[in-house]
Order: sequence, then C-alpha cells, then structure tokens
Amino acid sequence: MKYSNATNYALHTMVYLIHLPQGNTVGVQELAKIQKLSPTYLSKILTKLTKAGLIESTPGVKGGYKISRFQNEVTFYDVIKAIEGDTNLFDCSIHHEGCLIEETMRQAEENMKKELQAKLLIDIVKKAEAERSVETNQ
Amino acid sequence: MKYSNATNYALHTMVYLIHLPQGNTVGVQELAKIQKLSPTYLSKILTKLTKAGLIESTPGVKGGYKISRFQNEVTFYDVIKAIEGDTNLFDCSIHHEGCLIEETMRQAEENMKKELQAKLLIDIVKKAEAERSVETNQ
DNA sequence: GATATTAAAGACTCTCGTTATCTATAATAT
DNA sequence: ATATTATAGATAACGAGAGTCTTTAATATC
Ligand code: SF4
Ligand code: SF4
Repeated sequence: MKYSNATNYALHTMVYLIHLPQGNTVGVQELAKIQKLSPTYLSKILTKLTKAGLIESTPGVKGGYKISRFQNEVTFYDVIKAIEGDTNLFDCSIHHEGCLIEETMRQAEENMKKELQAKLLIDIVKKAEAERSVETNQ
Repeated sequence: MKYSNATNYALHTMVYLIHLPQGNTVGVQELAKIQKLSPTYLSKILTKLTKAGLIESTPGVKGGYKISRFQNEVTFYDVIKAIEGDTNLFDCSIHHEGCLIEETMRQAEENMKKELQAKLLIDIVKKAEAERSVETNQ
C-alpha cells in the first residue's frame, strides 16, 4: 500500500465530484485549475479512476467527469488502490519460509489497510457538511 | 513511517546480533557478507542504529558491533525510526484547518505504527527458536 | 457530414531519494 | 608503532514519481 501525491490529488478530486449536483459533469481543465495542476497530468490520474469504475467520463462537447453510481460505497482504500495498484509497503522478494519479519510487517500494514477499507469518502463529506451547518447556526 | 530496503537490512542485522552469545562482537565485514551487501553501505545503516542506542560499536582490533543492553525492549518501530526517522506516509504540506482527509490517513497510519510499537524483536526470535525445537523433537 | 470540444494514450524530460562505492579519518587492542 | 575496525564525507548510479507535449479517439452541435 504505497501512497504518493497522485493519490492525494485523486482523493481531492473524488471529494469534489461527490459535491457536484447529480448529473453534472466537470472537465479536467476546471479540476486542474482548482488543484493548481497541469491538465494533462491530472488527466492521467482521472483515467485511472475511470478504469477502476469510481468515476465516469464522456468525451466530446458537454463531456467531462462525474462520480459513478456507487459513490456511497467508495472507500479511501478504493481510491488508493485505483492509483497505486495493490502493492505492499514491505516488499522482500526472497520470501524465506515462515519468515516472521515479513509476517509482522504485513500484519501491521494490514491494520492500516483495514482502517482505510472501512472509511467511506461520503462519510467525511457528510461530516464536513454537518460541521459547516453548525457554524452557520451560531 | 516510510520503509525502505535499508530498514530491512537493519532488521536482519538486529535479529542476527540478538542471536550472538552475550558479550561477543561481530564486524561489519562479516555482517555484510551474510547479507551480501557492501561493507561501507551496511556501515552507514549500522551507524544509525548505534546513534539510536540500539546497538553498541567499538572501533579497533577486536572491535565490532553488539546488541545494546536493552535488547528485551526493542520494538520493530524502534528500528524503523532509527533508519527512516519519524516521518509520515501521508504528507500534505498545506494543512487546511480541520482537514478530514489528513485526519483519516493519519489515523490509519497510526494503527500500523501502534502494531509495530507493540512487537518486540525478541518475540520473533523466541518464536522462531520454539518452532525449531519442535521440529527437532519430531 | 464538418467542426469544436473533450478524454485517452504514448513518448519523453526532470527531479529527487535510495542505493552504493571510494577515500580519508578517528579510535582502540596488541 | 602497527594493524584493525568504525565513522564521515563526497560523489556516482539508478529508479520511481512528477510533470509536459503531442497525437489520437470519441461525442455533441450545427
Ligand atoms: S528473512 Fe524474511 S525478510 Fe529477510 S530475506 Fe528472508 S524472507 Fe525476506
Ligand atoms: S484538504 Fe487536507 S489533504 Fe487536501 S490540501 Fe487541504 S490539508 Fe491537504
């Protein structure tokens, strides 16, 4: 479970797309401007999200990106996996039989993974909205 | 909590040093040969372990490295920290107030860290010895 | 069907951290 | 004094990540 900047951009974009009114699409030009990235670079990241089925893309006039139908089930880990692939932080290529170092490291990494598989993107979006509404009522 | 090959070499060395008879020392030449590394490269790793107080070094004839007095308390995380420093996998430099992405990622990483702070090196050494003795008795 | 718009794909460069080597210096036992 | 061993610094080789440019494919609108 590596973790690079690209994943962070992906998370930001996902959160942004979840906020979009149902059915609306937004192009890579605008998304790139928001995050101050070059459109072509962000485009590669978005393509990975598309291939993973997390977002949908339509080329052409009035095209762009929108969140896929399954937005309520998307976890943090889904996004990370879409960008980084299914890798391990600990990567010993030798694999001695019954190696306890490897077992320990994998176990620890698994704990992190479990946590990220349990966290839905929609949860933090709702939580942020709730906090904003409290502020407004004060 | 980064994790590079150097940390893996450090873990191997620590385990090896724990196995040494009390009071014995071993030089970097031999340690490097075992792991098939260049001595100078491994030397830098060992120096970090020394500065972290996990092992002790004595230069000169009959010198070398040995495990420090506190071997029974050394955790996996201690070794990782000695080599990689105290870093975070998730490293957004912006830190927007109350950012839930950052909070979620940090929380997950913390889970991994906790696990590695709970695992003692001595535990896997003993476990490996126990398994070997079972095999021998069969 | 022609045109404008937008995503996808490929080749390529730049940068940076890790890995690794070489050399010189400091410390210690004999 | 001498041999041995760790430490430190400079620096080169390498690969992964970050980022750009250009070309191609798909789609709506007219
Ligand atoms: S002991 Fe474990 S971590 Fe070390 S080389 Fe063997 S498999 Fe890899
Ligand atoms: S929203 Fe969170 S992760 Fe994104 S830039 Fe701000 S602080 Fe960083």
